Amino acid sequence: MRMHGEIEGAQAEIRRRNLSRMLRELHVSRPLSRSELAARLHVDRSTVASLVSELVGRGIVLERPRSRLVPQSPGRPSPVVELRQSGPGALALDIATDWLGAAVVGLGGKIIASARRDLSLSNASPEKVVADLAGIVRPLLAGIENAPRLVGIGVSVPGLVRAEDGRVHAAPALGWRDVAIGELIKEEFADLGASVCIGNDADLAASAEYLRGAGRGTGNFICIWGEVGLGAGIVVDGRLLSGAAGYAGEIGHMTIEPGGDLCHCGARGCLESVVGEEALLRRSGRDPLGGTAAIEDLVSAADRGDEVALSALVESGRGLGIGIAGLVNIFNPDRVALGGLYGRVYRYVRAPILLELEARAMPAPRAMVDLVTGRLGGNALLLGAAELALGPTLDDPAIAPLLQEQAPAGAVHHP
Amino acid sequence: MRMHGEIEGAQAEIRRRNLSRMLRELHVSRPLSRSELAARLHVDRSTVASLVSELVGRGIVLERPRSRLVPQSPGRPSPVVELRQSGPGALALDIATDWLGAAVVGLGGKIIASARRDLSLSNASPEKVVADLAGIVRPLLAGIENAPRLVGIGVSVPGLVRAEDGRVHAAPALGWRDVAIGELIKEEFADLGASVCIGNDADLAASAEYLRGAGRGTGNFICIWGEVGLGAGIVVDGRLLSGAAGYAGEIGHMTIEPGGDLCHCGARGCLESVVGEEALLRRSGRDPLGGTAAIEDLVSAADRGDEVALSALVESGRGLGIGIAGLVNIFNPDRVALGGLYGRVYRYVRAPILLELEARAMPAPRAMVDLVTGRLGGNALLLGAAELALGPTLDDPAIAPLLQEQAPAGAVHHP
DNA sequence: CTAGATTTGCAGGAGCAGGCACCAAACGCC
DNA sequence: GGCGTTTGGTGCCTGCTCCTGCAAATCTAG
Repeated sequence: MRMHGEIEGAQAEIRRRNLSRMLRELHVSRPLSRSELAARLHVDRSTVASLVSELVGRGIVLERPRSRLVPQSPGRPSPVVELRQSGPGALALDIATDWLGAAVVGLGGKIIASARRDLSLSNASPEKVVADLAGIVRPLLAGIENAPRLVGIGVSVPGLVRAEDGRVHAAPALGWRDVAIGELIKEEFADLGASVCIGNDADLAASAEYLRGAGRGTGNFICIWGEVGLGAGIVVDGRLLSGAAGYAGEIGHMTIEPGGDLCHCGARGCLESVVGEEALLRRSGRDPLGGTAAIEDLVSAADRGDEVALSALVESGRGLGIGIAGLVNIFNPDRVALGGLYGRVYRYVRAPILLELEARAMPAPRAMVDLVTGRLGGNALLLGAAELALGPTLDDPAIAPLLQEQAPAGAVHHP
Repeated sequence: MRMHGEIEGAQAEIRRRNLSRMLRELHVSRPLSRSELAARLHVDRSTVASLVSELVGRGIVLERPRSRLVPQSPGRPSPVVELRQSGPGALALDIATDWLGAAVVGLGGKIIASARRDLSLSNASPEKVVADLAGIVRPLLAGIENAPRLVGIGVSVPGLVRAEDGRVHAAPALGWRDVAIGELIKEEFADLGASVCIGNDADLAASAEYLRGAGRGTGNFICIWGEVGLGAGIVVDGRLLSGAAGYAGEIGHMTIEPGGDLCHCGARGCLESVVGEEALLRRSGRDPLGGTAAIEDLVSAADRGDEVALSALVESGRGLGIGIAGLVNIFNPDRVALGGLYGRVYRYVRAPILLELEARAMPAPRAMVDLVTGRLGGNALLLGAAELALGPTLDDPAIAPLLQEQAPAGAVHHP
């Protein structure tokens, strides 16, 4: 007997793809007129009409007459299609070493509400973390008007996340090993009826920066991300590099100095052990475990022109530059962005990184690569987590249920 | 006015994709019955019939009754669809430092004829190389019966190849800078009427090994390739990593020892300068520029148990292991294969590489990665080059012209 | 050797998505 | 206010794949 329903017709596949492309276009761009959509998707106007009406019917977008304020071109005006705030949205959670964050994010990457609580989570049990998250999320959800329908919960974790099932294989910064954090969160927020997706922090930051931050307009993009650990999210031809099991991007453990200092991972001379937060703090004479506060102190010392602070930063920048040069040779990216800790000290590490790039990256890739700082700041992780949770809806908008209600006031009616 | 012909209907796109999927299945697998094709492509029997008849009509495949020799299952027998030798094929050219190679390769990766000439090409002018190639190719082509229609010429070059136009940005081993080798070859072989594609040697080796060698069955695969230089072809989720301009995979210039020896690229401690052919020969007390002959001498010395040779190999293996460990952390591949020079000395470098992997790669990716030797040997480059040239036909089999002639004897007729 | 079971090829029809042509509507511009 | 332009809506057409019913070709059991 043949399985069917598995593929279910290539026509349906076209339809799904076109719906997805349209929704993604609105998601990463802005409200667009039907004509603009037709031009961008390379489909006929009648097809656009059909696709838009389906998305309207599922409560994902709405149409409104084009504003009179913007200058018009001749011809019949095209109604503008825009994302509906009460449409699909995500709950984004950010578990870091020194804080917990949460946000409700709508399609289009709009942060509708967010909250953050600073606290140290090194060696906090997963159960405690989930309980603390609930304490943040519940009031957050209660305070939202015209809330989106939550279709998913995306979670950022600073550690190795197995792609297959979202288990956290290891998160040294939290002291976790093999934790099914997704299951715990799913239980805690069972009433929301949303699926849970877990992602590595650097990957999520890269995904967000790629879509709506420093990586826009590129196809090959690397986002270096470090807080306590050091990793990278790597976008190759528009897709996030995940590797065979989801563990890709662990650039913190490239060897930079074979005989260097001992790293937590047991090896010597890992990039993380040379330029990570601990190494940076140690070099500047501060408590290596001082965390965010110590880093802020270091930065303000550097701002005052403190020699020790500056040279510690330069030293770290050179190490990082060696690592980045290797990545440039390996990936030939359009752009490399520094986020997290390295985004905050960007202005001090940029010059030494460029120096090492000049010395160590091959001329051709070096000439084309662009070194920048992340543009989303602390929101990168939350936006990336939301992206993860919204993925299924973006890939197949037809999973959103049809609405019974009529389109809300303000929509265009066709008599 | 709207451009059209650009997209020309999504139906046509489905058709193209299905034809391509069918041809690729035959290309990487073996002759398959219609039923097997239906199962593998997840399409209906009637669709398979339609697709097969189109491929037959274009002279790409033929159908023959299933042999009586193989054990049959009950039910009506399904004719076997197989690639036709006189169908599309490629001319593959391999420009290396110490030899020139050429082959005519049919669909399915079948080497129909090949030739090779050993000679030193360091600092040979592109014009001379092309003339020498012609001297190899012409007799080769003359001696083939039932030759394929050559749809493309694929060329392997040991250097940086710009993806956009195939120009060789730099090939240090040949002393080339910014050479439009493709144009020269296109002129020389203009009578063949085939398009010319240029590729980096490591990329092509990886592509061939991935398709029909050591990388089969994986999705994330790295093929380390070195003769004089050192590079890697990297397959991510089934696609070759090319980078923004095509320069990806230059792992030879990852920094392994920041204060190490000077590399030709001007930096210190590049992987290539630590473990490349020259370093290996120098370490063993041989002429660093001795080339293939010196390497053969080194290997036979090692085979005899020569201490110096063995320790030079082990030392290189450790350096290579450091580099591979970094790649494993970055890519989390299923498998890493050693080809070219490192394939030939595999048995001596395997142990030290594994040692460094154990020490330096993160536990989770390390546990899943597989270190193997290339399985295609010297044919990897030619097969990869052919793959490059056959790409357009595989992607859109409908570019092959319809045949006027009737299907040849042996085909199944439907009265 | 024959009958049943099984698998397959083939022909015809259905369903469905997108493209196209035509007409009407809504704007800017003169 | 008329004209040119752009757009939405409608109805028809094309092309692709899937489904169904039937005939053909084989294996197996008796």
